[in-house]
This record gives sequence, structure tokens and C-alpha cells, in this order.
Amino acid sequence: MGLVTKIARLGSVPLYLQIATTLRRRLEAGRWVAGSKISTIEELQSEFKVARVTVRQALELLEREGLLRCQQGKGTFVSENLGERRWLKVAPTWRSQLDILKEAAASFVSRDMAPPRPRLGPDEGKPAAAYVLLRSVESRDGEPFGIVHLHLAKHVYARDRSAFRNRPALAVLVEMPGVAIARARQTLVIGRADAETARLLHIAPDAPTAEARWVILDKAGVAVCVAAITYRGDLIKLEIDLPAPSGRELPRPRQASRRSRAQ
Amino acid sequence: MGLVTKIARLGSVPLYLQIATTLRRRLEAGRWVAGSKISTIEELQSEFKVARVTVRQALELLEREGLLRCQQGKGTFVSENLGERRWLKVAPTWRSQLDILKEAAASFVSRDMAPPRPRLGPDEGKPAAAYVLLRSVESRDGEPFGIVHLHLAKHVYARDRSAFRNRPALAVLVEMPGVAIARARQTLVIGRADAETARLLHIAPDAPTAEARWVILDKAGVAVCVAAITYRGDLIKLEIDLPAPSGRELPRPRQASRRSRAQ
DNA sequence: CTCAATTTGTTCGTATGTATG
DNA sequence: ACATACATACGAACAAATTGA
Repeated sequence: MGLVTKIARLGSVPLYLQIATTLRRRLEAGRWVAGSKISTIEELQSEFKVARVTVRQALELLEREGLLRCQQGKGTFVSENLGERRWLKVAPTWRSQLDILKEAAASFVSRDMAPPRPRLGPDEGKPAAAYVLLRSVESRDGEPFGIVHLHLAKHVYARDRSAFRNRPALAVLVEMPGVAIARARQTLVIGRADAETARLLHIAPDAPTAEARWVILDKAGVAVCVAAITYRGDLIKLEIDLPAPSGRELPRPRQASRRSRAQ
Repeated sequence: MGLVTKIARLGSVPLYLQIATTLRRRLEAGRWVAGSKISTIEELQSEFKVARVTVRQALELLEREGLLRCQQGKGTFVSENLGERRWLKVAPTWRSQLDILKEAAASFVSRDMAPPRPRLGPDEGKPAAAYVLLRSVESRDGEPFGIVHLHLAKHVYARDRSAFRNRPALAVLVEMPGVAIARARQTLVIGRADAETARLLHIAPDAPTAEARWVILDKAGVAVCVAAITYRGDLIKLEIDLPAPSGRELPRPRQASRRSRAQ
């Protein structure tokens, strides 16, 4: 392959990490089938225009991650078991949200009985009279996957303190009789782990995270729950099913056959 | 503040970048109100246990990003206009997907008339007889926000070549008469920019990205479109509205009043 | 007005890690 | 392995702007 992939050291990320990222992407995109031999170090060295040692640093990293197997005299091979990560599958339904929590174990971090009020956007309802702030780390199979900052209306918390201490708050809230949830909005943006987050989630500093914000309104339009959840970015998989598009959803009614305008 | 936030250099991310990430998170989480003065360099220096110069590097970065204003003799202040980024708002509806594309300009990169078949999962329909591979970069206001790799069934492409060259393919496909879309599935995971991606999207290597995969099936269950879109991670905002949860969606029927079990 | 305290801005020398050939 | 180049990080000192006594 005469391919040249330009890599520049602009003052931030070390070269060998960039090359590792590039190769990891190729592996995960399925460029090579599992078990097969990938390019030789010499090929990679000339593709990326870096020194042999730098390529090796990248390969060593991926070998430690279990993505590759390097064998002297033979070559570098894609691991067999590649392909199925254990994703946290998120879909825009209550069901999927609760499924995630079902497997989760919450390790309680702290409780603040008089926290500052959560800030609410214009479309996020009225604040409750008082809140409790619960902080916890959610884990699956002993591996932490999310950090939860949860503002819970005090009058809701008071209904069943023990449940809120022992089970994921969202699950408790949904099942709670007498608290009618009228609407919930979840927004999700992508961020990066600061040092504290990285430590709690067992990821590298600056690694991608998914930051979810939940606002749950009761029938009176009061925000009974305002939560910020920071997930490990490498575990989140969002699955969105779209039904057949209806005419209403099209930008403008299509003009049957006349639409092949010159252009 | 006697707070100490531990930051370690383990051989990957420079300290000043980690500190910048931490402060950026604090700013975006609203720890300080817009316009107010943040901690002095000396305070940050002792919180993070680093040298003065290192803190300054982080502050300079955030100042260039427009989040902070540093003023000699006075202090460092949060920018006034903080808070509203121009998000690409994604919701699980056709409407929102098409809205994004409406503002977008596609700059065409390449076309491959005989690409390898896209790989389809077990639940992703039957492959079409042949595909065309279109590659493009989507921009908004001159700023690129996404890279598109689009496998399009050849018989669909043939219906209106010029439209597919000039407009976002997804929009063309949805509006196309005679191609009845039965189902579309979008999955979204978080990744990182390799060198090539970083260059095309004007972001740093290793910066977070959102990687969307679209599979669109026609009535016969044929995958007429298989697309991989890599978005800039810092522009994506997912908005999910959940209606009032119904009884069906709860893990198990709640037991009216008996549920305050000791625990 | 002057002075001192506070706070950001700048520079020097040195040490260490990364990458090259 | 070695010599070279550059980025990162430290500590310390000094300069310049701002504030209030």
C-alpha cells in the first residue's frame, strides 16, 4: 500500500497515541476480519511517516488492550474475540432506561440535605420547595459506568428514604405510587473526563464521556427530580428506531414527478 | 478553599490540558455565574498542586476558547456570553434529523461505483444487489460538523443521480417517490477523532466524536441505505422526551401499598 | 498622592519525557 | 545505544495593573 496518512504533532496528543487511536478505529470498523494479519510495522511506519519505535509503542498499547496480538517473525494479528463489547444500550423509552438500572449496583457516595437549588431552564418546570442531593456511582459487574448527581424533591424523598438509599433513584421514582410523572426530558451531550471523573469511572483523564441530564416533572409541573449522570463514553450505545416517515414529517409536500429540476 | 484536586501525569495527557478540562467542566456546569471572578491562579495552583506556569497554560487555552477573560491585577472572569452553544439538536424523530440537514451544505468528497458491500448485522435486513459509496463532509456556516460514508443501493442512486450529488442523501431518499421506507434504525456510539477525522472536522486529534450508523430498509426488507456518519462530539445534543410511563413499561406490577418492605 | 497588598503577566534555568535518525 | 530536538513541567524571581487604606 502506497497510502500515506498524515499525522502531525501539534502540541497536544503524543504521536503514538494518535496512531493507536487510528488503528483502534480501523479495528472497530472491521477493516480486518478477526484473527487476520494486519499491516507490518514497516508498512505502518511509512504510512504514518514516523519512526519504527513509535509504531511499536502504539501496537504495544493495543496489545495490552487485548485488540491485537504481536508475534515476532510472523506479524501482528487481530484478536479473535473482538467485536462484542458489553454496551449499555440506551433507547428513547422508559423500558430501556429501567433495564440499565436493573443490572446496576449503586454505591452511595454522599447525601446533602440542604443543597443549592438545581438550575432549571425556561422549559423545565417549576422548582420544588426543597431538594435533597444524592451522589452515587453506578456499577455493573463491579465496573463503574456512571456517576449520578441527583436532586430529588424533599417531599418525594421523604416518602421512602430507605428505598432511595438502596436502589437506583429513577427506578424508585417511577414505581412510586402517588407520584404521578407527567413528563420527563433527557438531554445528552458528549464531554470529557476531568481528573475526578476519570478516577471514579476507571478511565483515562480526558477520555470521552456522555453527560445526561434528566428533568422529571409531576402533574403540577414541578421538577421532582433533576439529575446529572456522567457515563463512561465507551459503554454507551444509543439505539433509535424510526418508523416509516409520514407525509407530515417531510420538510414540504413533495411535488410528485415535476421535481427533477435541472441542477 | 483548602480543596485539593489530585491530578497525575501518567504518561498520556499533559497536565495543563487536564486542568483545562476540569475547569471547562466547572464552567459549563455553572459553578460560577457568568461575569463573576473565579479562583486566583495561586488558589488553582495549590488546589491542583502544579506550578503557576502550568495553570496559566490552562487558563490561556480557555481564554482562547472564549470561556474566560483574564485581567492583570484584577483576576480571571467567566465570559458573559457563556451558556448558549449552537448545538446540533438531535431527537429520535425524522423531523429533527431532516432539520439538521436542512441547514447543512454538503461538500462532496468522493464516489465509488463498486465498493465492497456494507456489513449488515443479523437484524439489519438483506443487502441490495449492488451499492454506490458516497463520501462527503457536511458543514453549517462554513464549519464542518460531520463526515458521511454512505452506501446507497445502486438502483436507488440511479433514480436521481444529480439529487444525490447535490443534496444530503438522507433528505433525498426520504422524499423520493417510489422508494417506500419501511424502517430505519440509527445507532450512536461515542468515539475519538483519528488524525484524518480531526483534519476534516477541524478538531484536535483524539477529541470526542459521535458515530452514527443508519440502516434504512424498504418494504421488501432490503437495506437501501447504510451510512456511517462521524459528528464532532462537541456539537451534538440529544433531546429525548419521555411521556408519562405506563404500567406496561414498569419492570413488574407494583404492589399498591404493601411495598414498604423493611430493607 | 503614596504605599502596600493582591493578582495577572513574563522570563530564566533546569529536569524529564517524547520522537527522530 | 546514542545524540539531537522539542514539548512539558517545575520553582523562583520580577514586572505591571488594580484596588483600597
